[in-house]
Amino acid sequence: MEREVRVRFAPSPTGPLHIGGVRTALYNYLLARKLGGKMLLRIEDTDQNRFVPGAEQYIMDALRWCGIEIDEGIEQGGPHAPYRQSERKPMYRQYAQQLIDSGHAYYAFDTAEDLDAMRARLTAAKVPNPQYNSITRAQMRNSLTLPEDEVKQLLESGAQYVIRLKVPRKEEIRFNDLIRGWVVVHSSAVDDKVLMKSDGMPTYHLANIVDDHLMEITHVIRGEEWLPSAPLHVLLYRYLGWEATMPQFAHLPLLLKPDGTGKLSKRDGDKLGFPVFPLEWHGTDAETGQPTVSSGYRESGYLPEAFINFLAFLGWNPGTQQELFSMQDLIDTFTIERVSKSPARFDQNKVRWYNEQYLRAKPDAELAHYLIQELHTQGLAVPQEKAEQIAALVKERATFPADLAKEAQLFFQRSTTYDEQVISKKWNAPVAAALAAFAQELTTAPDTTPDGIKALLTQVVEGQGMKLGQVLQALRVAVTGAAAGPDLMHIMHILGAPETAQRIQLAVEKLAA
RNA sequence: GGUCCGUUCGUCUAGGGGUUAGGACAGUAGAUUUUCAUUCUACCAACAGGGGUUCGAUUCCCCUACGGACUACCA
Repeated sequence: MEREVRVRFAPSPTGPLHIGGVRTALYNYLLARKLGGKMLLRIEDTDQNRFVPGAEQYIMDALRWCGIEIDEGIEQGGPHAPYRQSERKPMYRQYAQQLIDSGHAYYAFDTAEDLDAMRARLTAAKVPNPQYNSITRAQMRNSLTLPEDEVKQLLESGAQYVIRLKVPRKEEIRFNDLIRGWVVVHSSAVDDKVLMKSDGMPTYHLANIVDDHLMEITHVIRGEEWLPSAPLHVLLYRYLGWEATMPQFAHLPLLLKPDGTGKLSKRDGDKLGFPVFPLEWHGTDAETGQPTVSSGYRESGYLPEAFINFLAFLGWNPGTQQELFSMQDLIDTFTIERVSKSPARFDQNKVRWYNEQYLRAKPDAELAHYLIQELHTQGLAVPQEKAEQIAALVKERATFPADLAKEAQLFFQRSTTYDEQVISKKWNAPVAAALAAFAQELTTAPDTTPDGIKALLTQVVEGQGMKLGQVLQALRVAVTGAAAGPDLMHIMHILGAPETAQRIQLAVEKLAA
């Protein structure tokens, strides 16, 4: 029987989610939707020391903003609740016990000092890879080296202990990664990982395998940083007797910093000159305890569609020439086989370009709605129709919605200054006279459409024995104060004849002085 | 150091034993425009190096170099 595809995104709530994490969530989501499966969100909070308040909520808000929908998780519940590992604590113990009973795990009583001493000893002896493993465990204090009754007594006396996996000495561990093909690791390179911590919490490794099994996960899609521990996970599935339903692994290439010197991390914050978080994050500085703010894509004016489209292409592509993909397009086209193996760097130019594309594709009515709201905060009331005209005119010049409002200012404020370069080059008595005449005509013009205005202007200017090109720049400055901007005829049309005429007259007076 | 992963234009990438090695972003130039921008057109620009295998390797294999990840009672 074909199993239902079930994938999970399993972040730990130690802070905001960075874009690499968002991409991992995205690929999981795309696969789930493509294959008609389920997407789960599981919170991996087994490290109580690293818990950051608000991080969990942030993760859910960020995914929602991105359009990544969760089928089962802490908000929506599901057949395998709870979806927060700290709440599943009692479930892990029995599996650790099962491993001990079957001889695949053991108790270890070593203190932090013991471990440090062991590593120091091994390093001094120039052992290539100092670790707690099949060799060194013979020298440590654990249930393999201590007499049985002493172990029993230690356990009963409440001594601190951990449970470690007994990794075989000589064995090849292999698994077929969906992206990388067969990966083979020798067991001697894997250490006896702690499964249960002395505080009674499982480590990531145990909790992860137990939960993925219990939650019937079919595909584990995660970052490449997990590749080295994948063999350990394979071993756990085997020893727990779950190998037959072990999920398929896919290790995603890393997202690198723009200079390629390492993987992007949440600590990069705003240091890189672009947001690394989907949403703005309010945190506290680890050293000073001062509140900090890290910028987010949402607050910077990025549209979620653009952000997601861009992110999807960082490490994946459809093999066609198409660049613009809606979420549904991505779902329809995505296959894990087309995810690349090599890491990708972040390209700021390209996200901006994507944002421009999506912004321009938005209906004018929607852009107008934004404009109205934005201008309202400035105390300006703008009718829908006018806002739409403005939006249509300026959207080609905008990267972010905020640019729309910026460009729209000229319609609501007369400039108090005039571009000096244009004035010195293009402004003279005949030009001023022609413009004054034009302003005069404009007040009674029957046709104030862009074309009508242009016809009138041409008529007036040529009537004065001049060419249009001689006055246009001056006219622009007279009307807007600036040397550059959107199409002048459209500006004058939206402004209306009376306002345009007044502005021209004002400029003529001011610049004559 | 050890283990693992990776390497096509500046960036994201397509391709794959015989190709003018394709696209997008960025850059440059031109056209359009009253201006800036947009748009359009063109240009620039890459198979890390060395060995094999082969009639032929950018493509397959090996080595080297470089880059990265991991190497916690963190995830």
